[in-house]
Amino acid sequence: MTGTSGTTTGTAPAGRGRRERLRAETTAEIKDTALGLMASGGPDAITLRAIAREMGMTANAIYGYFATRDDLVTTLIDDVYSALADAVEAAWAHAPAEGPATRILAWARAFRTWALANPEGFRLVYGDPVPGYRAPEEGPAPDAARRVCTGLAGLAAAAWPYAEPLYRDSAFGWDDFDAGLLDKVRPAFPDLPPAGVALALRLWGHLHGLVALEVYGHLGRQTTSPDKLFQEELNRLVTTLGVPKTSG
Amino acid sequence: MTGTSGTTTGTAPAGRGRRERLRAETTAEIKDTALGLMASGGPDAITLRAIAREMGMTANAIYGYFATRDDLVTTLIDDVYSALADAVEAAWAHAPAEGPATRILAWARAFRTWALANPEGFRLVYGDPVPGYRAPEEGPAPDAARRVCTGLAGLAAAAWPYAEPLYRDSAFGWDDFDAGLLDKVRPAFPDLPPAGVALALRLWGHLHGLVALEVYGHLGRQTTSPDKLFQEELNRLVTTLGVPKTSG
DNA sequence: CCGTGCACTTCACGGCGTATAGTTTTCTCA
DNA sequence: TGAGAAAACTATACGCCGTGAAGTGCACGG
Repeated sequence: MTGTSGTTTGTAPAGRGRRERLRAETTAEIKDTALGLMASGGPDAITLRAIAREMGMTANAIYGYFATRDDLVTTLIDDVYSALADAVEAAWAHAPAEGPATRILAWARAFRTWALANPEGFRLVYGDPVPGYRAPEEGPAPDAARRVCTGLAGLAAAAWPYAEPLYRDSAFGWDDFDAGLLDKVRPAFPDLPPAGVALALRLWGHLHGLVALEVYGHLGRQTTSPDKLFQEELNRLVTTLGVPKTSG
Repeated sequence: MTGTSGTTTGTAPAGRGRRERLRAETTAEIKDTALGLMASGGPDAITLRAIAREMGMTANAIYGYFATRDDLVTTLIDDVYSALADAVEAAWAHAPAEGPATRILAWARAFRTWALANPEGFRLVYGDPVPGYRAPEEGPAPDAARRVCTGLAGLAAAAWPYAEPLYRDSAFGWDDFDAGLLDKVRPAFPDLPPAGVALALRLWGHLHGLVALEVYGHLGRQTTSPDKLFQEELNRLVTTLGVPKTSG
């Protein structure tokens, strides 16, 4: 809050710092307003005109901060995806280190909990964000995606001592994976072989499927207990991996 | 093609039958045009004006056939979802009956193959179809969803003789599931207990996750071999269920 | 104190869904 | 066969949307 001004001395906010600060504040307000609109009306409610209306501006004023609406959406995805990555990393870090099972369960539950608490954010990150939007190849969002994948690799690495015998016949090699992902994963988990990275992606698919079906309302039309389903499947998953259970 | 006229005699296409036939043809042309637009430009390309342009009409003419754009989209979803259900049911039916594993693999591969061949259709059915669209509670699409779930229940039923011991501690009861789903599943698979239906939904999540990540381009950014990943995970899944393998 | 640059507004264009009213074609029936 | 009803379709209009071009006013740097 008390800005890192940079050039000028202290109390008097003169100089170039002020303009930059105002600019940053407005940028943040635009993003906050957009996130608010998304929370109340879904990703489709993110329109430049609606944001401007809410802020008492003209829509075109936003073009001073974002070159286009897709740019704004990209920034939002970056933020939201990073928040998701933060959430699951925090859950992993704070889970009692009783054993792999506890941390794996904590990570997976955090993933689902975040998704159910931020369904619009989940759609923004993993679905069709907004009409006509196409995701860029690089930037913070792919970085966040790799953070999530790295977290998954952590799950795989934790389970690997137990699960390794089950994946002996895996035909995966390092060249089956994106270099940017391996740059993060291999230093973090040097003992994890390619088959272990593949396991991470399998876990991703496994968890993503149940959560996505639930967030998009498909699961809720078939069962009244998605909680139970997720919990049981999680226990089953841990068992399947050969990881010894610790507690529920 | 040679219409079922109804009232009038034969060659002369007079009477009410002709109008109805023309109406049905125009309706079909609208849907075909919409599907074509979706295939080329994604679900967002489905606009009444674009359809009308393509057909040499005014946009408002479509209102004679569909009350609103969402109605049209709903109809498209119905068709596409039914096509998906047809595809997986056909794969199941035509798979060599060597054993459960073969049929399970056939079903799962058909699901993924269809999704990759019709990515826009997959998005239409399982994602945010179009801005602001909200799915109706009943109609052909939910029916198709239940058909797919019933197919999944078939997988579960086929695996159940082997997998049953693994799910002894399942806490599911009949009241955990939608009545409409059970109306289809229980007559088809009388021996499948609630835990087996739950297994069907777990399988759904499992497969959906990998396929959805791939269709939406998230998986392809991490691995260059999604095929291999899906295939290995499928084998792993069958093994995990305790189903004896037959062939690749 | 003047000039420059930035934040912002105004106006405009084309595209969207859709409501209302009017027009043309087609079928029905006395 | 001809009048009337009904259906199919067009025309016009409204309020949304993203976005481009041009204009305005104020804060800043020299």
